[in-house]
Amino acid sequence: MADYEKIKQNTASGPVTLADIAKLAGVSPVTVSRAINTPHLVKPRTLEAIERVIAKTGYVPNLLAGGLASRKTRLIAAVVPSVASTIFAETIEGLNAELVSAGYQLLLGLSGYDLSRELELTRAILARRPDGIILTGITHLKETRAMLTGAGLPIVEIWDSTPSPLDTAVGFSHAAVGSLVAGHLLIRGYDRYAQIGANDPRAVQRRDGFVERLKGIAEVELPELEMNSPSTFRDGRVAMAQLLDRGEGSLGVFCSSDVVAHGALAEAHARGCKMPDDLAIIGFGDFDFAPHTHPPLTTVRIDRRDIGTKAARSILRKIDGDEDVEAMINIDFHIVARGTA
Amino acid sequence: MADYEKIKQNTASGPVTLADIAKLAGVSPVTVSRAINTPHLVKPRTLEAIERVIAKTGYVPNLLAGGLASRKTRLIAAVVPSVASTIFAETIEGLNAELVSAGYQLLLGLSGYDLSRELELTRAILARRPDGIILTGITHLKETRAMLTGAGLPIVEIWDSTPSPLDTAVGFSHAAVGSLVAGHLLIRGYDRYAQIGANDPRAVQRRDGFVERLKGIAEVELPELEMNSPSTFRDGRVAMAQLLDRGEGSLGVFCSSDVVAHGALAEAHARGCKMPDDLAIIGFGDFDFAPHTHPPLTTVRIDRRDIGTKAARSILRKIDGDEDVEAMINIDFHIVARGTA
DNA sequence: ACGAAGAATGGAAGCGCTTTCATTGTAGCC
DNA sequence: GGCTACAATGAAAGCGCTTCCATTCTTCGT
Repeated sequence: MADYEKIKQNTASGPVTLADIAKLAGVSPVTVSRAINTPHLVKPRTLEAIERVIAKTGYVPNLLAGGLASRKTRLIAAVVPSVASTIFAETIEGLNAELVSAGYQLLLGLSGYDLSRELELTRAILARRPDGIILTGITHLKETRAMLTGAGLPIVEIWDSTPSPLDTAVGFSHAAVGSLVAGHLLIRGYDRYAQIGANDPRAVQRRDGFVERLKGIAEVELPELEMNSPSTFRDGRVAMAQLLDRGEGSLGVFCSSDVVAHGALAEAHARGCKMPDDLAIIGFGDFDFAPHTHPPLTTVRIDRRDIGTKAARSILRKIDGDEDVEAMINIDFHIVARGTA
Repeated sequence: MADYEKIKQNTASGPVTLADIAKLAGVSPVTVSRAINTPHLVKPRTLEAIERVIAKTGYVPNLLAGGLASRKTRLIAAVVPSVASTIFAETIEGLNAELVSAGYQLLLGLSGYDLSRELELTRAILARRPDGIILTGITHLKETRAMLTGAGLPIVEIWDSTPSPLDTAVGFSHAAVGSLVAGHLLIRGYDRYAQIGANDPRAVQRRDGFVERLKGIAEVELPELEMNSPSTFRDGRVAMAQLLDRGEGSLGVFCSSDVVAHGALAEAHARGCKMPDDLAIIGFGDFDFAPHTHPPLTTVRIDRRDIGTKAARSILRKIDGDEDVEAMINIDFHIVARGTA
């Protein structure tokens, strides 16, 4: 009687459970569990019967219960600063594609370039017991680090390089990017050098690499402007105006992103600067619009999607117990020389 | 002895449980649960003691267990076609901001404009028992609809309008957008009218609205080109070349996105078309670069972020048991007239 | 035809919480 | 002072699954 009502209620509305399926298929719950997770352990005939019942009832397993029991959630969390600023969006796509095809799901956190928000997100994420976590950058609050290492799960830090990652890192050296850009500009030779950039740790590292390479050769000018990440078209335009007003002579500028570079370019264009002779602009990211600006933007290209793909693969290998995952996976970058430098 | 070992093991490594905290604080598990979820029900002295223990041990509650017991996961899932194509990225940001501030987390699904992928994602998502789900568009496979309605959770469909949503919808009429654009072009008056667009349901609706408005006035030309969503700069460029090669006379073109419009613009620019007299181009989305093309792009602006914000608010209200949530929440759009039309 | 080995299935316990209901503390009031 | 009312706490059950171990079926070799 109680059983009847239960089954009746269940087939009528939502919460069909594994036990219901078992009852309906005339097997025990364990068998149903196996039919779902390890079907090769179930005799074809029973398997078929169970699958029929599942299809009929529209049963959807409860992964909360499953995760609690098995301590495996098939969830991977990723924290990125933002997803609207294109730069990380493709990484997320790459990540997601790889995870989904391995049967995992993506829990997304947006930190807004704010480390204390990253900490809160980390706490909230850990509460869901993901099988792995992916963080942007290698700069974290010490509480975040402690919480993370204490949780004992695979961690991948992306978009930066370090000899001592928390666990594994997939990225590249931003200082090296800055240095490469300086070298590129140096070959042409300009009277003045400047950098326009935001204040997130990676943009700062690119600037430092740029400055370092020019040390003893030229002083790198910086516009007086508070530019918070993500920096905007407008930031670039205003900054470029300052730079142009401030002095004479040919100018080589490194921008912290293509968006900023685009703004700088607009200002230069409006003033009729001759590029790349009087003015050089190099962006960062090789965004979609970069080949289509006037003149087309010279920029640093890195495979943003690939960072996501590689991060996913690393974390999946770690989850599978592979001990040999490289601690630091380097991503290539290079300058795409177009019209502005 | 067993207890000692358990506690010892737990303080040493990860899995501290609520029971451990209770033991350490000298209270029962229920009290700890209350201290975390409904602290006002706990005497300040005990609360403080418990919080001290939590801080010391670095305890992070297990939301899988909590969700299983309470049937509330504080998880909201969202399925969008893509996140790299800017159009939905801001919606996700708006959504996420609102959800996080209400104590919820975002489970992200990317369908790639593929309905059967949407179905698979839905199944996987439902298995996590989210408190609500957000889907892009109003076109779904019937299995998806069945699964969704059977699950009995709040649903919000975004980025489209319909008199009969699955539950609640937040968006606007794409046909009306197409119609509005046609009207705008009609005022200037062109010899020919064309549409360049992708094949996702919403782009198709915009085209249909465009065609409908021009019915009896002009035949709308379409380039011969398979354009899958998301369509690209290159698509726009190639399509525009076709259109320009095909006939004579002034031309008014509606593009299914600003990216496509940008490509079309590049081709027109290269050929020296005079805009907006000989050629008009209207995009869709008002992307960041739209004001900065040459000439600046005329486009349809809608508040992409606001869709996310409103969707989040609707679903949160539904979760709170509010019965009066409007079934259809309309989002404004308007033409931003710049240089190309 | 019989036992051994492996295939297929089941029983019971438990994952870490929340819920409901019951119990004990603590004021407050006449 | 004694009773009521509410505040504060606790005991027990259970959410829906998986894991471990035990049991029952098959199949095969000889």
